[in-house]
Amino acid sequence: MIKISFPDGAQREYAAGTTAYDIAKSISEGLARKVLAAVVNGQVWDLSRPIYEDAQLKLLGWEEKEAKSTFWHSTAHLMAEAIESMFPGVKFWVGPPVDNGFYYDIDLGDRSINEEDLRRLELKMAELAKQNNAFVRKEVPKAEALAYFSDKGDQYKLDLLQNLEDGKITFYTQGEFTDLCRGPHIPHTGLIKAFRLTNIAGAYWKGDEKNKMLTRVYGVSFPSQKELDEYLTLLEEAKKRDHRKLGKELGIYTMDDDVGPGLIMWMPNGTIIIEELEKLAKETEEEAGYHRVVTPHIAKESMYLTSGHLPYYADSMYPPMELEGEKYYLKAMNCPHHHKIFAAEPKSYRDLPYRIAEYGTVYRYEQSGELFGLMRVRCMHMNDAHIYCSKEQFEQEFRAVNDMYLKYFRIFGIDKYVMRLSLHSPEKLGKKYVDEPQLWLETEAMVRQVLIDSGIPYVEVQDEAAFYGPKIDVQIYSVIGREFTLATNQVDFSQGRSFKLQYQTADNQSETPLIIHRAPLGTHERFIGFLLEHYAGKLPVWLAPQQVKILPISDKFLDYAEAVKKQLKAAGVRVTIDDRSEKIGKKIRDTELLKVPYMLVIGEKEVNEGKISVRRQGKGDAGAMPVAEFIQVISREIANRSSSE
RNA sequence: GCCACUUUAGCUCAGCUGGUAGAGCAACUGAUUUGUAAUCAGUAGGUCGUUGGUUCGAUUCCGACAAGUGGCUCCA
Repeated sequence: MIKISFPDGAQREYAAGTTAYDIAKSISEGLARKVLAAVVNGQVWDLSRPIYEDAQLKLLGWEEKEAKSTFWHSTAHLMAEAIESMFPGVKFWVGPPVDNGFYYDIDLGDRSINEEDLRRLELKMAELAKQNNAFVRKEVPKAEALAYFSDKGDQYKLDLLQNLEDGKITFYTQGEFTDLCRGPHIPHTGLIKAFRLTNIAGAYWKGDEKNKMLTRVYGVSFPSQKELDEYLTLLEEAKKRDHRKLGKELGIYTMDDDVGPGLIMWMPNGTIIIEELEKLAKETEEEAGYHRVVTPHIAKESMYLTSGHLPYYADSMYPPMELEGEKYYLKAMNCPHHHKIFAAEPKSYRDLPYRIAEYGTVYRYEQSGELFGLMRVRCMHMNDAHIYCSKEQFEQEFRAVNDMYLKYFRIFGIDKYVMRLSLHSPEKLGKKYVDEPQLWLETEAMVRQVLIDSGIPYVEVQDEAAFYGPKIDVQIYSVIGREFTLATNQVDFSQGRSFKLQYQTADNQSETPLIIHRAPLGTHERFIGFLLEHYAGKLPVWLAPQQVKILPISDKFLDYAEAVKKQLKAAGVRVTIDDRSEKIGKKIRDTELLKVPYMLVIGEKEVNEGKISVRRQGKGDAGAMPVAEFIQVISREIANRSSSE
């Protein structure tokens, strides 16, 4: 007999060799129907795998993350079975579960696969699922596994096998399909009731662009049709808040073939948002002791040789233009220009920390396949600043920058982000990273401490630092799930030296300053793209391109509407009148769709009482009030930069 | 840059197997003067992304290019 302990502390005895499924069944039939996998002594196991020792056991239902992964992994096998039956001779690489489903990488030879094939594959999968084929686990000696895949001529699985230890190799078979697989899997294919193959993509073998490109098929599956439908509805909803869709609907930005890919033209509405953000940044930076500067969009080759960006970064820069025998580059970063401003006048320790800020325009020749709406572009306006300071001032300055981030995030109600602390790898000192082992360790410890003190959750990643120092990136996700760095805060103990930046210390020594690169509001492009999705287009009043729309019931009331408009304009409110001869219902509908935060309805009653009827976007009629009172309300909301009313 | 797909009116989208295109909304004109998410009627609007080819004939089939979309790689 073996002793099984459950998460609630209960213990039961079972015969050795019993399975998690048997145990579930012994508790209740209902549980046995719902359970998908089990955690046995901390490892996720197949339900059908016999247990021979005393064990901690947790049964996993669909709600558990590991169960979902197992379920999706099994669906990947089901899909592979369908693919192999429809396209005999294809070779499989790996088919893991991901955050929202699964994929399988396949070498289709000289074939290709299209949307129609996906629909046919789904039918085939449905057919195979109905056979209720068990996922059968088999431990195989390495020699046998090698022989099996040599016979198949499957170089991919042979490659996988090379790194596997003899004695730990398992095959899983369901129906006609056998795969090298660590497992675990759900009991049988019949549990996969609903699925959708979502898209086809290319993926380099082992993620290396020098390797062959395999075909990756993505899909998602659920234990019932209802859950699949809910998931698809969720996707539809997400699409509605996609910044590319909202950007068009709300007249925020446009792009044009004649201008070029990744080059954003901000329309009047978008420009208002930009100006409000800059106003916020300028106020905040003024208060924090920054000086504003303005620098040109181009610079000579020599500067980028000094900075080390050339030739290393040349691929990401627009090619140079030649004038009078000199090469000029569009700037891909503002730091070198700022360093030159630092160097323009002799500095003393009394001048530090020296903080200079600019909404700098930079151009990056991003790979065409990487461009993405506002989020990844080739011309961007960066909320850039550089802080030059002594080693002693460094921590305080870094902290202040971090606090500035948090202040911004509070204003915008940004709470779904991941702070990522990017560290160096000691073995790459002198290659990928400047060779200053002691400085690295000190600054990394300092940066980590700042994060800990601020109480923000963060993740540490090795080998992701900039070549000149560690950094903190703020990672966010677009509605379609793509990850982006929204903001960045970087430590630099290298460029000061490259640019021979110096200041005189109190004891009259020349010292090189340390530098902080920071961009809490990232770039206008990415930040506004993010905000549109974050607010689903319903920008807070202070950011809304149009804050108030006056809706007269009929054009008899236009004079009064004009008078109200004049008062609001005088109070600095962005206001327009809908003077079309439409019914009020129509005017409201159109204004709602444009997501204008306030609508003021004016009819006979309002004119007589000297009032306006306020309607809040998305919330309906809010009652009548005198114009002066409304001006007070909205002015306060704007001044406070309130996220909601 | 790589793989796949897409590109028809300002927008959203129809258009069977090749015979030069249609709807709704928007726009414009007129009527209507309206009370909290779509008033009615009429008019105008397209070299079917660009460019080669096949064909008597191409929006439709094939190729190239461009842009976009989903991924991959990249994002100092």
